[in-house]
Amino acid sequence: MARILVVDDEAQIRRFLRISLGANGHAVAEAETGAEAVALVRADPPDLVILDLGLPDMDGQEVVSAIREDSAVPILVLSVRAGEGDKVEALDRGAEDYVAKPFGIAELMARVRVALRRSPQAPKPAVVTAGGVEIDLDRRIVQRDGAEVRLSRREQDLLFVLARSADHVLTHQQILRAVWGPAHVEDTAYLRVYVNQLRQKLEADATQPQLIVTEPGVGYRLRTDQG
Amino acid sequence: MARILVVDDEAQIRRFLRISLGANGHAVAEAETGAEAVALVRADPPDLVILDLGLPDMDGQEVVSAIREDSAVPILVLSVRAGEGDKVEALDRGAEDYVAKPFGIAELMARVRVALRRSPQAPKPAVVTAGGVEIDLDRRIVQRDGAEVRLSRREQDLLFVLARSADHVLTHQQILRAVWGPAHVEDTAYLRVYVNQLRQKLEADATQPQLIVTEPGVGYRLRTDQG
DNA sequence: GCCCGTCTTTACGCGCTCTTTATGCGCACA
DNA sequence: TGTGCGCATAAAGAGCGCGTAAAGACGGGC
Repeated sequence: MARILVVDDEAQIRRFLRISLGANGHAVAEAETGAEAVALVRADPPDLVILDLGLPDMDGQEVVSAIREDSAVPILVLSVRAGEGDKVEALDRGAEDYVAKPFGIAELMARVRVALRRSPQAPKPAVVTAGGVEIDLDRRIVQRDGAEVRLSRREQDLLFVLARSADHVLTHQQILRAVWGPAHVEDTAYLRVYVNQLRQKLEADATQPQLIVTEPGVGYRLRTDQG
Repeated sequence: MARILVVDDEAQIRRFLRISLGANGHAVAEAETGAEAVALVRADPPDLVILDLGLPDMDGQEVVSAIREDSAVPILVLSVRAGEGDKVEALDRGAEDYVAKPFGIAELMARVRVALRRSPQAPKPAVVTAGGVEIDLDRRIVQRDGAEVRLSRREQDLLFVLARSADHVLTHQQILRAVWGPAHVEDTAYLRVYVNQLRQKLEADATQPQLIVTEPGVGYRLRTDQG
C-alpha cells in the first residue's frame, strides 16, 4: 500500500512497527541511525518516515531538518520526550506529527493513515488524454482538439466509467451495473448504442475506433496515450 | 494570516483560543454548536477548523463527518476524551490532528502551523472573472462590464457557491444543500428559477449561456476565463 | 397599515435524451 | 455456402428535464 521508513535504534521497536505496519499492508524499510535514514531518504524517498528522536549518532531534530532539505516526505516523530519544547521544535522543523511514547498502536496507525492520505503517493492524473481527446475526471469536462464536447448524462457516465479504468478492460456487466444500475446488467443493447454515440463524437474515424476499443465477447476498453 | 474557526461551547476556551490565535496573526471566527459550525463552514470555508468534540447539540464525531461532506478544510480536534478509540475515529473520519486536553498552547500553535502550512497555501483567487463579469468572493461584489450588478440574497448565495467551485460541476443536490439547506435538496424548481434569473442579469445572451452552463442531468457549472 | 422587493410556487411548452426496435455487417462454424 | 451470433448503426416515439413567465406568499421598512 505504501512504503514506510522506520528509524529507531531499538530493534524491539523496529520489529513491533514492522509487524504492525506490515499487517496493514505497508512495505517497511528500516534504519538504525540518523545518517542511515538521511541517506536512505535521499537515495529512494519513501511515502512516510517514522522517526524516533532518540538516536545514537545525531540529534533527532537534526535528522528532521536533514531530511527536509532533500525531500518533502511526511515525517511522523516518535519520542519518549514529552516536553512541549521538543514537540514544537520538531513540528516547526517540518515534521508532520509528533506522538509521545508510550503510544497506542491503534492511534499510531490512524495517524499514519492521516499522513498518507494527504500525500497521495500515487498522484493519479485527474485528466486522461488519448489522441486528441482530453478527459478531465475531476471537472467532468471532455475536450477534443481543444474544443469542448457536449455529452449527455448517460454518455458522460459511460465515458467516465471507462476513463476511470483507463487501459483496463471492463466487462459489459461491469459497465452496465456502474452506469445503468444492477437491474440492467443484461441490456447490452444500451451499451452498443451509447458506445457508438461516444465514438461518433470523439473518434477521428468512428468506423476505426482508436479510443474506445471493443474486446469481442468481453467488453470495452478505453485506450490512452500512456497506456 | 489565516482564517480559523473555533468551535467550542465553553466561552472561556473560545476566549483563550481567540487571544492566542489572534496574537499569532490569525483571524478567528467562533461557533458554539455543531450545527452552527457546519453552517459557517458551508457558507464560507475557513482555512482551519479547531473543533471541540464535546458539544451540546450533536456528537463531535458527527460534526467532523458533516464538515467533510462539504469541505476539505483541515480540522484540528480538541477533546478531554483521551481514549484511543475517540482519536482513531476522529482521525479516520477526516480530522487532520487530535490534541487531548489539557493541551499546551505552544504545542497547539505548532500543530496549527503544521496544519496551515500543508493546506493549499495557494491563495485562492478572491476574484473570479468570466467574460465581462467579475465576481469578488471576498467583498461579495459582482460587476458586469465595470458596473455593479444588484443581486438578491438568494441570487448571491447561488452565484458564490458556483464561483467558489469555478469550472467544476456542482450537482443539483450539492447546490441546493449549500444554498437552501438539506431540507430542500429535492426542490430543483428553485434552481431553474434562480439560474435563469442570474443568466438574465449576467449573461450577454441569456438564451445562449456562456457563464452558467447546464450539465444535463447533473447540475451546473460556472465557466471562467482561465478554465 | 401599506408598499415594494424578494422568495416561493405553479403552469406550460419546447427540445433533448433515453429507450426501444429494426436492419445490416462480419466472422465463426458446420 | 448457409446459419447464427455478436456488434455497429440508424431511426423513431415517449418521457421528462429544463427554461421561462407569472401569480401568490412573505417580510421588512416607512
